[in-house]
Amino acid sequence: MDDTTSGRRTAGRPRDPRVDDAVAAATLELLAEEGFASLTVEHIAARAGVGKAGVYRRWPDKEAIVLAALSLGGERPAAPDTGSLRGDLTTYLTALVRFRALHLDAVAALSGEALASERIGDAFRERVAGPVIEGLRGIFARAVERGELPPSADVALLASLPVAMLFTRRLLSGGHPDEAFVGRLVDELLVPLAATGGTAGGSR
Amino acid sequence: MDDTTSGRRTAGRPRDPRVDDAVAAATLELLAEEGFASLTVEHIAARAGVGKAGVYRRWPDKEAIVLAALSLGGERPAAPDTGSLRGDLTTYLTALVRFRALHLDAVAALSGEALASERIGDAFRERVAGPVIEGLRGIFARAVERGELPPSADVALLASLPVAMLFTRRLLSGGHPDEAFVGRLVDELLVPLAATGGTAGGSR
DNA sequence: TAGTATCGAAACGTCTTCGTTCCGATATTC
DNA sequence: GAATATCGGAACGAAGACGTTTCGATACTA
Repeated sequence: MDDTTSGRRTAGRPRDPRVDDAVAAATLELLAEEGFASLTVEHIAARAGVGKAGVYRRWPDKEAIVLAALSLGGERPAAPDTGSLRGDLTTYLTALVRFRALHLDAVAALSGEALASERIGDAFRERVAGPVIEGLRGIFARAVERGELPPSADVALLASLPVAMLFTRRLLSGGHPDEAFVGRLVDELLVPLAATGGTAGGSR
Repeated sequence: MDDTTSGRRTAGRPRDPRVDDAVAAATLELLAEEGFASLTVEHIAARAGVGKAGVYRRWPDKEAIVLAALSLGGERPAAPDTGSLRGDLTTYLTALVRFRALHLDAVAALSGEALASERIGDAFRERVAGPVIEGLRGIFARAVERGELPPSADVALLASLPVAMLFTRRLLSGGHPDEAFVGRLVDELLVPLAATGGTAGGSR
């Protein structure tokens, strides 16, 4: 029944892999457009151009569909190494808002459910926010090595800052988390923070 | 029927004002506990110890209930004036996480719906996030007057920073937006930012 | 060719939620 | 006291979503 183990294929028509992608994409789109509360399996199937049976053949319920969709496009942009903190941040965050715009909106719509459902919350942290924050931690860690940031800097807090600002951009101001906003983040918050010794003081 | 105009009261049993408060409180509690997707009018009425008819007598649908609940405890802590930026920020944000913990959780659970529903989004910005950001803008504006912050500082961006970090605290790390976190925000991000000339550079 | 598992589409029963309506009791105006 | 509007509680019908099942057609293995 399950063909994921790359062993011998069983008899019968093989599953169309485009169905998985279409369902995941439709789920992200509908999340971004309507929110989680209005998300129904029928809507997902219709948007994906897929029969409902095809959906339930793969996932047992709506939560599983959403969890799978969170893993779509799971590869985050690789953390670049441009030689400067400002360059790294600009490159990384610009790629994020440019190529993950739909993903950003969808997971922002999911944030409420991530607080209510432990499984969605864990998946959110591990598969969505976690990799992005890890990439940022790497960027700040390299800045420490270069001497652009003191070793006492609270890298964890610094790495969560841009993610928090991007996630709440629409919510707080109604504006888009676009490249112009990334520019403000980098040039008016993150780089100045580093310039002053950042989260230094050596207190922690 | 409606007694809000303080004119002559009509005949019949007057509305119990405790019902309004109980429903609003129950709505916030359930939002924080279960999220918007699981929020039902029956649950709200049961938690409030109120008949469903009493709820529908006041509000036409669930959205109206939520909008009303957002206005509960609408008075944000007043922006203090302790004489220093650090003191102002610590006092204001500590009061926020101490006395508005339930409110913080509830509105975080609503954030997804605020993106999907224009009315909830507007109410969120105008009645919840807006007043807090306004308070913070005042604090930063006074810091500019004192010379603690250059006039070129991007006060709008600075004011949204703590709100974004508090809203996403649970979501990103699973931790609480508590007083210890406020301390980190103030001492490792906001005060250092001001110390370096903050969002200066005079570029904007 | 026979058998099997998928495909999209549609129909199905069940359950939940919505919003309304009734009930007896209570509080207030006239 | 009569009339009225609220109270909490319960029941109701309508609507929608869930998850299953069936259908004919298709694609693959044996």
